[in-house]
Amino acid sequence: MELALSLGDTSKPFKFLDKNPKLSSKDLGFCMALGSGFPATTRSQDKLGSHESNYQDDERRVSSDPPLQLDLLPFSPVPRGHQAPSRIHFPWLTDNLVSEPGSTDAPGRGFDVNRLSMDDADEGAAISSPNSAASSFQMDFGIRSGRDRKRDLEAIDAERASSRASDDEENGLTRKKLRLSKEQSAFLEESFKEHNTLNPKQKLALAKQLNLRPRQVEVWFQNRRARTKLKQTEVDCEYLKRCCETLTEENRRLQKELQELRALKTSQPFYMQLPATTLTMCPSCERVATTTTSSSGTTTTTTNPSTTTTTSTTNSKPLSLPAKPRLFPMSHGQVQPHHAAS
DNA sequence: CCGTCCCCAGCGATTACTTCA
DNA sequence: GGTGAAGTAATCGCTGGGGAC
Repeated sequence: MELALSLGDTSKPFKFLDKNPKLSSKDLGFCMALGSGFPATTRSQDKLGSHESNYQDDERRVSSDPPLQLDLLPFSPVPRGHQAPSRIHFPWLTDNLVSEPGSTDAPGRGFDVNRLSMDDADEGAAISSPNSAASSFQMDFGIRSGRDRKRDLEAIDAERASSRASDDEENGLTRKKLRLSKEQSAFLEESFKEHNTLNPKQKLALAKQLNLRPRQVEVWFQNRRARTKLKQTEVDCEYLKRCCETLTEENRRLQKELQELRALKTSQPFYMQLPATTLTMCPSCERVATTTTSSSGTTTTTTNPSTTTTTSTTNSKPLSLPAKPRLFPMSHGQVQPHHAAS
């Protein structure tokens, strides 16, 4: 079994609800693929009347950085490049997963945890009896540990608590926080892999499917995005830490090399006649630039494996700051490469 | 065309509750 | 059984985009 979370590519159409999952329970799993960060804005979508453009918007949301993939748990191997993971088979769902709002037929209406009775009719969600769920809650996920069975029982308890909470809410009391069932979370997770944001139609469909209120689905996705972002931050942080260690090591090595060269220079005085040379690196293209300072001015030579260019200025300052490793695409306002015109 | 208002969705921070060691 | 940490559902307030006027 593999726990996975897919963030890298959100541009896929929302296929999840359109097909019937066909996997055995032992293939149940998730996959986590983290891009290196979301752009600052995720807006411009999901408004009523502009849903058709969502997928294009999703394209823009995807970072240009290669995704980092975290496989958290052992799993039956999924070939790279395949639509990984797995569609969870939910036995209580019919082939027609999506029923139009307002339809009297509500496929997959199998469980009802946290379902608040009639308070969301205005949101177009499916309505079912809060008490009808527990008996249909029997899932066959193959191997189930005692803890899993315990959780199922707890889910049923939660459902009952939900009914109570529902009553409480109707009575004007504060509603207790209720836990989503394992299956509901799995279904939402699978949806999240398809799209990490929902338009109202998708939200309603999911809510109907899971017998949740649309607000619950919405909140789940919000929290899920927040968790994802937090995880991404941790991954980025770890990456930067490794970069820092690498650079420190490199710096140490270069310092040592410099000392050796200086020692050589003192032992062989004719080197004194050569102009001073500074090695720098362009922050953008990572070319090495050799800056030679002499009485007549400065000559900068940049090299990479394929080309060598030479530019000359008069008495301009050589680039003296160490090149900062660029981990992410450079945004406006950041340091431009010295050869930007080329 | 521009400014203002309103609606709405998303986000960050936080709270409240549950689960687990 | 009590307790603290971790996880997570839910709430609140803010922000920015977009449409109407």
